[in-house]
Amino acid sequence: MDNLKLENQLCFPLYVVSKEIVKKYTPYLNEVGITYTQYITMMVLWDKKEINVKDLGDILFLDSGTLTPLLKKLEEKGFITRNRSLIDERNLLIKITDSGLKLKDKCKNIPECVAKCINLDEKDAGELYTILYKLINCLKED
Amino acid sequence: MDNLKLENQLCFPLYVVSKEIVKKYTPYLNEVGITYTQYITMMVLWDKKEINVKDLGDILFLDSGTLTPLLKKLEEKGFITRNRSLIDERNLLIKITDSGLKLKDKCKNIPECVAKCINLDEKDAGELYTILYKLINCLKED
DNA sequence: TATAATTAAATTGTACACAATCTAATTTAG
DNA sequence: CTAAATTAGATTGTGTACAATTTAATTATA
Repeated sequence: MDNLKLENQLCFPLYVVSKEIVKKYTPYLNEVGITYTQYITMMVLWDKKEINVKDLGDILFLDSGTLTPLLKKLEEKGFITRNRSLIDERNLLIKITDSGLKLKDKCKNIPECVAKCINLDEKDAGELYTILYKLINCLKED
Repeated sequence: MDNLKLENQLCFPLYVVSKEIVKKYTPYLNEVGITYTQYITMMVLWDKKEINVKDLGDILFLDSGTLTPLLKKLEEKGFITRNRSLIDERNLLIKITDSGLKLKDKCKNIPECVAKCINLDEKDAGELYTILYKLINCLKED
């Protein structure tokens, strides 16, 4: 068995499916004026309201090189504010604005819309979810 | 159930696992002087020896905006040649060179090295593979 | 307590990734 | 046959993604 054949890789279909599903979000996210990465960032903020860049990066698996410009864009759009912590000025505190909170309502149908054009039964979706989080947890260790 | 919570998404863990596993390849690929996208491109060429940009893009799920600069880099490194087809000059024929063929041997241990640091049992790997290709086939339809 | 080590973001540079547009070659249809 | 439509790549512009480095603030230690 040739382990350098594309069909024998596990990473390649992961890479493809990840990209293609993100692409399915694009038309819906365009309507509300954000990108996929900005969308998952807003998800954290819809949940937590306030967080610093480091903790946000730990949750999203992104570093400051990605987050700094992205957060500046979300600030420009008025969805968040960026301010140094008074307790520890190394920390940049990201806070959701009213406009950012309202954005959640505009996004409420997106997961359903994307799910519709994906055609994955309950069982497979559950298995996929379980395996992916198993992997994430083992990748987090090192 | 809040369908706009990060933990309730299927796309997010896909996106994370895809990125993190690609990152596992990086140190090994650095040793042979290519990137992950260049690596999967070479996989197609190790298999097919010659292909045009369109067909390559169909296999890799990448468009000419990504492939054109990437193929120029692989050409600079001496792993491929790029020449217009004489039959139909719209087609750019990508051919693997001797150096490109030799690269395969240098890469032969990479899949094993990456697999080692991933810790996924046979059963889960099989299930994951099956579900991902099920998804790819349904995504290809539209 | 001054200095070293650590930490959090920002910055720099390289490489995708893709939508949209453009150009040139080939096909198709009237 | 010839103009219109299609096709293949290239280009442009925006937005990640990340390694490596830098800067500034804080903490630890000799």
